[in-house]
Amino acid sequence: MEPAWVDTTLDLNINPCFRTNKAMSGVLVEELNRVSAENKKLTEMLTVLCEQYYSLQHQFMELVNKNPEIETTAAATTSSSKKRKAEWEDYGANMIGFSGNTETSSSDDGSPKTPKDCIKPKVSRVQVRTNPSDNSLIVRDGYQWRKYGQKVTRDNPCPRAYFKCSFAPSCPVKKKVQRSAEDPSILVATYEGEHNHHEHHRSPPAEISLSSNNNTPSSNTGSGPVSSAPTKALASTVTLELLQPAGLGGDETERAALQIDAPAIQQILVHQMAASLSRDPNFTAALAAAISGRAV
DNA sequence: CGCTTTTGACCGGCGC
DNA sequence: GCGCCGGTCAAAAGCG
Repeated sequence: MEPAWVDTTLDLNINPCFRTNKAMSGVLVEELNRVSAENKKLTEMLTVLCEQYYSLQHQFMELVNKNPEIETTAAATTSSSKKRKAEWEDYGANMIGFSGNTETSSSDDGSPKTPKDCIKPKVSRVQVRTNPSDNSLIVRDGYQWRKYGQKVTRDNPCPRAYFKCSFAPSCPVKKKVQRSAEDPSILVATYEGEHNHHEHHRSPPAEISLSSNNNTPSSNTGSGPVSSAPTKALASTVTLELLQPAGLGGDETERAALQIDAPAIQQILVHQMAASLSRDPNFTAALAAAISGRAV
């Protein structure tokens, strides 16, 4: 196992500055405490912001559910129902965090569109940010997929790849992967159906860690279900940020940072990050010790 | 040799 | 009914 992706070291660039300056260590600790307090304050603000965002999203979704015509007007730019449905799904995919309705759940009694839609069990969407130089349409999610087709669709110059779950022949799950027309570095994977078998890591999934961006290390707690997001994380769009060294092939994902846009998870993320930095006395103590230790 | 990927052909749904 | 388009099939090629 490679622990390299959990890099908890902080490069504060302090070596040359404080090696011989003991007096500054006290000032630094003081400054550190001040920054910690500020960080805590910012964390609280962020938490409040997330809560407001979550509540706003709830209101929006309720509004959409109560007034189906809103959906119609939102997609009024398209003339045909077919296009409307497709583009509304895309709209939902682009509206990261507002993708709850992109699940074409058949149990939704709102407005059954077509018999086909009724048969469709579950649809979930995952957005994966990859290296722009990586041309592969591979989204590593822990399952084994067999590509059975590729098409260039009208609304997107990038080809769409079709995959079937190849672990179990009877597994009905299908996956479509296509680059976002707006941002080619984003792969949009659409999962249809549910796996009727357990996740089987014949080829391990990308190493996924929760983080707010690609440089912020964090604990790996709770990232387990992420790889099974297609079937478990309903009503949420997940954005994976796969950072692949340009020299590697699409299969060899070295490191992955995950951005989960579901507000609930986002809050957890915020709490985790904030807790690890601002509330953990060991962090400040260790940092202070490290500073003073280097300063001696 | 077996599995996977590629790719052109085919099919069905939908709009005009 | 025709044409367009998305989705699937299946033979051929590629690869380990």
